[in-house]
Amino acid sequence: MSEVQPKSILSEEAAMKLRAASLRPTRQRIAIAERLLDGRARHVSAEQLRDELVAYGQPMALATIYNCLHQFEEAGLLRPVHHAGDAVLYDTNLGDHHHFVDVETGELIDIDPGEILMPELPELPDGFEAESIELTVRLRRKS
Amino acid sequence: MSEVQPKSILSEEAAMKLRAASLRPTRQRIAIAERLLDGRARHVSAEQLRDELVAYGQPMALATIYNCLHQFEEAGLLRPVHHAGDAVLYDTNLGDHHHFVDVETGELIDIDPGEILMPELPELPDGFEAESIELTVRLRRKS
DNA sequence: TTCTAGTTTAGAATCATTCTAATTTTCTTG
DNA sequence: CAAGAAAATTAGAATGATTCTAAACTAGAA
Ligand SMILES: [Mn+2]
Ligand SMILES: [Mn+2]
Ligand SMILES: [Zn+2]
Ligand SMILES: [Zn+2]
Repeated sequence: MSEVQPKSILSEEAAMKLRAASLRPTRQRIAIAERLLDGRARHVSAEQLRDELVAYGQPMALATIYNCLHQFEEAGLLRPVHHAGDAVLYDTNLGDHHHFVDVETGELIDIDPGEILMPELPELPDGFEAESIELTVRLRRKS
Repeated sequence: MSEVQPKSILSEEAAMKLRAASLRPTRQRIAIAERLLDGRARHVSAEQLRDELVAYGQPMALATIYNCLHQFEEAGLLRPVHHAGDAVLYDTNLGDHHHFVDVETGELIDIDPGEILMPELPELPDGFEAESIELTVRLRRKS
């Protein structure tokens, strides 16, 4: 009943990325890394990720998913976006970019930074430094 | 024991704004309008507003506060900002402007649109129209 | 004054997220 | 390889913001 899966190339790659980030390559973290660190640009919520993991045959506790997302965030492997609706989305696109938000669905679409000429930083309040600038364009489906 | 407060000038003004927005000038809505529609630029959460109302001697059910904030929003009297931390903030500044966000506290500071040269809208995805553009500069207190 | 639609309300429900405390796993050391 | 310690996972409870429900109240019309 308890069979050990042969480690695929994919999971070896995922494990390497985890080790590089000083994260132990556990079964759960590998499964998440395989989905989210494969180089494709996506925006996923914890719930969406859980559904995917279930579909992929790697169900795990929601608490674990939250733990991993936070660890990946801290390691700079994912970027949280707190914009649309209720749930935080994790962005696998680490490059400088911006977002369209579909106000109906909360879905995000990347805006390539090349498509836009970002403004200079305004004068910052005293004692602060800028951590990030983000442009958000809220979209509504045409009548 | 049941005394009717004399209607102040302030509450008459608030009542007029409410009527103009087709909202019945109830005691609760007037109290909120007096705090939030006095022309000062602020960002308030439902909880903060409740505390203020308590301090002002006009406590009311939290559900009523949420109801009113939504009605004011729909009437275009307030603008919600979903950015910092968990709670939605309601912005009394209806003019075109942007925000600094203190990532520690979640506090918002207005960026005057004059201080910044906003970029052109990027090419929108097909079938959508832009509802708003917003620039957010996340700030962290210097070491 | 009466009536009715619109409002307010307390409290329950919901939903995303975090916490807790117990169990399991990883990985080092012998 | 065997132990043991530290780290990770887990189920389920807790939290906090917000929404819902259904009953009690009130504003404004007649
Ligand atoms: Mn948020
Ligand atoms: Mn939000
Ligand atoms: Zn993105
Ligand atoms: Zn503002």
